[in-house]
Parts: sequence; C-alpha cells; structure tokens
Amino acid sequence: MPKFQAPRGTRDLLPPERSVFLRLEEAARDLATRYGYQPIETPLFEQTAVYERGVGEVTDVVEKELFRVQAGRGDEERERWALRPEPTAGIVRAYVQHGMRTWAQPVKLTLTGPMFRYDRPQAGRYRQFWQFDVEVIGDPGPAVDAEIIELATAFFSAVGLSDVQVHVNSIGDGACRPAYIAALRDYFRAREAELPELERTRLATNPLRLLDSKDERMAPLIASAPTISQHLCEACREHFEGLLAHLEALSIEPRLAPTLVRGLDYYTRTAFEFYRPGAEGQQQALGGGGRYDGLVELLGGQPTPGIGFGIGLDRVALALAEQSAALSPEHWRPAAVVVGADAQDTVVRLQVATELRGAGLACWPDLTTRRLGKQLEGAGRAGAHFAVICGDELEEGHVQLRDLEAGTQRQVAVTDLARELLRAQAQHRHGGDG
RNA sequence: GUGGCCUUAGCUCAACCGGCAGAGCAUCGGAUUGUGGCUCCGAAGGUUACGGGUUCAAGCCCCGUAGGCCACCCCA
Repeated sequence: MPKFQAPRGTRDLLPPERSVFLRLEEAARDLATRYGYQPIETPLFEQTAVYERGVGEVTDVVEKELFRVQAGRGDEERERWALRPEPTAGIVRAYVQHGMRTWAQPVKLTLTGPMFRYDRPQAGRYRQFWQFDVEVIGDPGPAVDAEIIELATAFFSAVGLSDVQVHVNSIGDGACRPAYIAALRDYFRAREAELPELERTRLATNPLRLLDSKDERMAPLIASAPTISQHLCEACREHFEGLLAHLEALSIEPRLAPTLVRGLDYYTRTAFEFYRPGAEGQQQALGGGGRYDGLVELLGGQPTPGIGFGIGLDRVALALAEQSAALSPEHWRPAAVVVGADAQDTVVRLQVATELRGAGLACWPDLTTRRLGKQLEGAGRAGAHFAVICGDELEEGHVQLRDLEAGTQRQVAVTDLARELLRAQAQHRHGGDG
C-alpha cells in the first residue's frame, strides 16, 4: 500500500474515467446552453450560515454532513466556512448579493462541479462528488417545472441512459404542509405502539421522514397513511395539476410518488427524483430537485420563486459502466507519431512534429532515445494512423510515411507532408463515421 | 455516527499446520545497431496497508490505527 492515498471517500479520476466525466460535462453544457441557461460558478465554500439558513439547520446535510473548515490568523479573524454540500444555496446567495432581481426574469443558471459531504463513503456515495446543476429563479411555474424536468430527461438520454424515470410529488407549501404534517403525526401517534424504535424518534423530529422508511414493518402503515395530495391547498393542487398537464404535453410519463419527500428544508411544492427501473434504492438516485419558493427570502432577498435540480455525475458514470458503457471513452488518437531512425536525434523529430501541429494536425514526436522498432511499437499502441519516419532521406527533403493500419509505406517530401496527412485524416473521418 | 466482511507487486490473485513471498497480465530491455502488432529470452517491481504484541520463527495468531466494500442512516 502506498504511503499516501486519496482521502477517504474521495478518488482520482484517472484518464479513461476522467474523459467519461468530461463528456458528461460537455453534454450538460451543450444542453444547458441550448435551453438558455447561463453558466455560473460560485466559491467551493461559503459561510456556514448560508447552508444553515438555506438548507436548514435540522437537516442531515447540515447537522452531520457539512465539511467544515476553519482558517484565519488570529482567533478574531478566524471564520467558519463549509465546503458546498449542494449548489443551490450558494447560487441563491449570489443571486441576492448581485441584485439579479434587476436582471431579465427569470434568471436561468447552470453550474457543474464538485460538491462535498462528510458522509460515510459507500459505492456511489463519495465525500467529493460531481453535480450538474440547473436553477431557474423568478418563475413561479408550473410550466417551467415541466421544462426543467424535461431538460434532465434530455440529459439522461443524451448520455445514453434511456430508461431513466422521473418520480414526482408535490410537498405543498407554507399554507398546507403544516396541516399535513400534523395529520401525519396524528396518524402515526395513534399507531405509535406498532412503530420500530428508530421510527418513533423520527416521529418526534421529522414525521415526513417516516414515509421514507425502508423498514418492512412500516410498509403497511405507510400505505394507509394520509397522503400529501389529500391535503394540498387549492393553489398547490392547481400547481401540481398544471405540472402534470405540461409533462403530459411533453410525453413525459412521471411516476407519481406520494411518499417522496426531500431532505433539504427549502423545497416547496414540486419535488422530483430520477431513477432507473430496478435501481430505485435510496442511494441510487441519479438526480433530484424541486421548487424552493421561500429560499431567496430566507437568504435575505425579496420573496422570489425558484426551482432547480442536481444530477450526480458519479452515479451517471456508474450507471453507464453497469450497462457496459454507451459512453465508452473514445481514446484520443493522434493522426501521426513522428519517429526517428537515429535514436539519438530528437531534434528533427521535435521539429517535424511541431511543424505538423502548426498545420493543425494532432500528432506528437516520440522523444525517447530508444531504437526505431520500439518507437514504432509505441506509435501503434497510441493508436496513431501514421508514423512519420525521419531518416537519412531527410537530407534530400523526404521522410517515410508509414500507414500503421494498412502496414504500407511510401516516401513523401517534407513540404507535402502536412497536406498529405490532413487529406488522409479527412478521408479517414468520412470512411470511419459512416 | 453504528454494525458486518475485507486489505499480499501497477492490476487480478497464490503461498499446506506459523517455516526462504510467488504466478499471470501490465511495464522496461534484448533477440531485430532503419521498420510496430506475433514469438522467444531477460530485468525491474514488496517495510505482505501502518503500528505494536505473542513466538526460535508471523503474510498467516492477538490488539490498535488507516483504507476499501456492504448494510443502517442519508442523500446525488
């Protein structure tokens, strides 16, 4: 075992896997741009209070998973920060700080980057993980709720996960949720004797969580528990029906999930999560999001509605690997590798390769001083289409152009080399793509 | 934060009852001093995760720590 390892719950993204991530990020950027979302980046850490206030002080994310950092010279200067456990609170903080309410509304933003939670690591669960995030601030919906869900499904199919299903629910708002929670509490209190120990303590702290329980003994109790849909106020009910109508118009068939609740306090009304059929465990959500109509105000802004989602790129990559890589990372292949007959003469190789790159070609020189056979072996292994062999004929202005795939070779004037390679590259593309 | 299983070369794994730490793949070199893929030969690669204990002797037994996986919890 090496002396130093990546910290617990983190990992290195090595070349093949890193390119999968880059392609996911590229797909995310393309989609978000086409849908009219502007890229934003916020600091990787915020004042702890931003999360305590925004995410909620009694949520697990803040209570036990916050990655706290402290820095500063003296005790007085020392500040309390936390690495971002999710992107929304920071983005909303930026919205308020920079007066984005004076921008054209709604403000549509996207961010892709690492998030941090100090949780016990497990497969698909890391202390540093990547999210593709999208937020719309200033539109009360419900049409935009449907649009954003459609955007997420478009992302999943764009990267090769065609069977992802969205689970939706409405969790009400300040007008109706309190009454529902009270009804739920009453229901479970009346059956407290039947509750497992853990669930009994939950009943006191957060009754909504009982609906999430995977304890088998809870299943029948949950099945006959009052549902939020029966308790939605008129405004929330209309909003939810509006969402469903818009989804139907987009041919998206959501799975209604009356027990879906979210772990962060800021959510109101629309809540949704994405799963693949057969992988619907709690730790297997590919993404999730919802509406947060009270958050901007909580963070010191004017009352402003908002909605967004986050997609876990680590889990998407995992899912892709499981279905044997629709996104198998295409290796970067050079058009040519420049090799030399004189093992010691790295000067000409570097010169020739630099000229070819100047002409726009993807190529590199073999700069080792190993013999020609080894250099060619390396070129072949790198997947190069051609090897440019620099030898004695260079004195007459020629090199050998070897087609590594065909095993053929011919002499070419150095002055024609770039043109020849570019033409071959273009032909190869057309032939290869068909 | 709680519990279970696990950790030997870069990777996948051997090593009898406690008795010289090994193989395949990968890497590098040679056969081939100007021609890749195949083949053959060779080299390098280890504080057996780390620290302690028991023993004549520990990869193996005991204790602790770190890390991994799984379940709980929770989210992405």
